[in-house]
Amino acid sequence: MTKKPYYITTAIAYTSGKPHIGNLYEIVLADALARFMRSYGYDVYFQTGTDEHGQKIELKAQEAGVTPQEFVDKVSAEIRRNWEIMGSSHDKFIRTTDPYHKAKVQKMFKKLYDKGDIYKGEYEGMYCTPCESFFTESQLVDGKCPDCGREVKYAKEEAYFFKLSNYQKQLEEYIETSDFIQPESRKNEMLNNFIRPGLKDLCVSRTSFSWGIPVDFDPKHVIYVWIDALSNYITFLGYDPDGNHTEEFKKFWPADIHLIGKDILRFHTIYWPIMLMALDVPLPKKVFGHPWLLVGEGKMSKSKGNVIYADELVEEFGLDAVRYYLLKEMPFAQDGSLTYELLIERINGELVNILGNLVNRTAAMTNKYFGGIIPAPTAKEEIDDELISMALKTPQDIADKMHEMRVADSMQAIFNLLRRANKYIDETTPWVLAKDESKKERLGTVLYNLMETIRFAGVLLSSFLPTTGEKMLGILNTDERSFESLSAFGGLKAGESLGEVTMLFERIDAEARLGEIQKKLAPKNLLEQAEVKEEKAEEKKEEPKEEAKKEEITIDDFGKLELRTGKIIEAKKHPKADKLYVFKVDLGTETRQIVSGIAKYFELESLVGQNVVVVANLKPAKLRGEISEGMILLAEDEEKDVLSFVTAGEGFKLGSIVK
RNA sequence: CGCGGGGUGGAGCAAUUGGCAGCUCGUCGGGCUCAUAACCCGGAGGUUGUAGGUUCAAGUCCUGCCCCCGCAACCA
Repeated sequence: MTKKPYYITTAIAYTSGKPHIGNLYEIVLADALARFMRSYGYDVYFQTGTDEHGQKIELKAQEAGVTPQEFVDKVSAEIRRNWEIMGSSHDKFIRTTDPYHKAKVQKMFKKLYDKGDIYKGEYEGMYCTPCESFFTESQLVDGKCPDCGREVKYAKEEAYFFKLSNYQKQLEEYIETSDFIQPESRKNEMLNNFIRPGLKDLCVSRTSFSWGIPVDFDPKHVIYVWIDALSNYITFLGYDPDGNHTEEFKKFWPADIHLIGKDILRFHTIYWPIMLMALDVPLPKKVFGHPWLLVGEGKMSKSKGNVIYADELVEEFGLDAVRYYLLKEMPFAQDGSLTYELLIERINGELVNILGNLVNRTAAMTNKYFGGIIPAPTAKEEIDDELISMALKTPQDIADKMHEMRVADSMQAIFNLLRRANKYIDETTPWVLAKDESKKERLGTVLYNLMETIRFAGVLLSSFLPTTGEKMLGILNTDERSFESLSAFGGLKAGESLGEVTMLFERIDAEARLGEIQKKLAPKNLLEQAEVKEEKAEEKKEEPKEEAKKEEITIDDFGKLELRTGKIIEAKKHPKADKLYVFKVDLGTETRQIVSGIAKYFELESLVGQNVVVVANLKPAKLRGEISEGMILLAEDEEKDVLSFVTAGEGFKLGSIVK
């Protein structure tokens, strides 16, 4: 019988910078699933890679003084290296700058154009010439360009559009009647927010930059990055718009699961299926939007604060400890959080105490009582049944869970078995049996049962923690490592000698280690934080918001600022925006209205009477309808997520110059 | 009234179609000595955010209210 195909993908990583641990969660998750499915008996094809086009990358390369290709070569290699650090077992690592992919995407674009699903139209809007960008009315600030503040003018530009509405009904029905969107809770979000209100035609070409795949029949246009990126799932498999697909494509498409971050669910559950419907290609079976891994203490600190990188974390704690944490600690449909404290707690409490210690004490007894030779289970007793039956039902239990992406629960099931084995030792007290020569056979049986249970755990764990699984089976010195070998209890051969007994996980002195880490990692990170948000999907298509380090300025530049002391004399909520307060600020000679986005940091009442420093010559702007004539200075502690007013102190004359 | 998710012992999470409120950590007490000061057992701790309603039965279904978090918006 031939094995059933199973095609799994991750989202391809955007090559704007080094990936952080949040991105790596996805690859570990996908890897665990891929490894498990292979072991379970599927013919798995696991694809990942990098998404390398777009204006943002063009800009980044420019800043770095290299060509876009040089830039993405470097970042892609770095991402690939990180995937390897995490132990990823992907079958193919693709890059969207691959000429093979480019040609396919061009052909697909042409096909959709010929079919009439893509048409040439005009992009209308307010255009800022120096910034070469279009803005909608709502994006304008005070009628001016939000980026540079200069005049904008109405303009039209030719562009290609994808008529999504052609497929709206078909898509709505598919989503409603299938379990395409996972987890289920996301289904309504997509339907209610985007699909049911009506799909607008999507602008699928750009002329404002050139780092992308050109439209071959109209080369001043570059194909929209999402069209380019999403296509990777089929182009590299051998999809051919003319119908001459490769065997690989015929075998593996449609994909069994696209594993993606919940933030890009929209692209994968709306644009992607519609593209496929338009191309007359079957739709993927499932899209799973996994939650985010947050770094830091509270929920507040997610995009702020400490970026943690894979290589640092793996170097510090070891690959399997990090994988364990990611797979075990992430809830199914809620964001999880990573802290060093919790990580160490898990390592000590579970990997060391439950798993490492069980293996160690079992092997130690076998060495001590049987000279390292695996004894035969010749004296079975009733008390063994519970352990054995639990071991026997665990594999299928995990298989069921993995088919639903319940990875954390699968890990839990393995550890429950290990806990049961620890309990079994107390129930059977082998050290007591060892004192009585007539109990030798019973003692051997107990130890055999333990080792066979460890074999079960080792085989199962191999999908999640490959190195550890390997070590466990190495200690048992067994070749019985297949999933099928778990259909019966007794695969371990008696009479063989154990392999070398190594420590699986070493205990960590939490306090000492935390101190060291703080010293090592604390000073950096603030400047690197900008990277966190950059992966966000939205930013790919919008103009990039520059968060980079500010350039050096001269004293003259500084002289252009007019800073004055003032006092808040009136404060109210902005009627139309949650995050904004509207203040009346007394500057001595005049009163200004200033809007400030600090609603989540301060109680409104506490602010009246607050002394402040104001940028007084800032060009006035309208924020959601309220005029703001200046800016209040505040200091921000990113770590604690709090703000503090900059002031000249109580009793200082209002309107004084600050310099 | 823009859309969606959520409030469960000190902490983090579970509870298929309504049917005895569970798990891990922590805490308190006990046991054991094979083992990486580990392992095993037991106890304490919850009127499941709040006010009503439906039902023989509600964490679960319905309604109002209070909080929190995403998306969108917005951050001078």
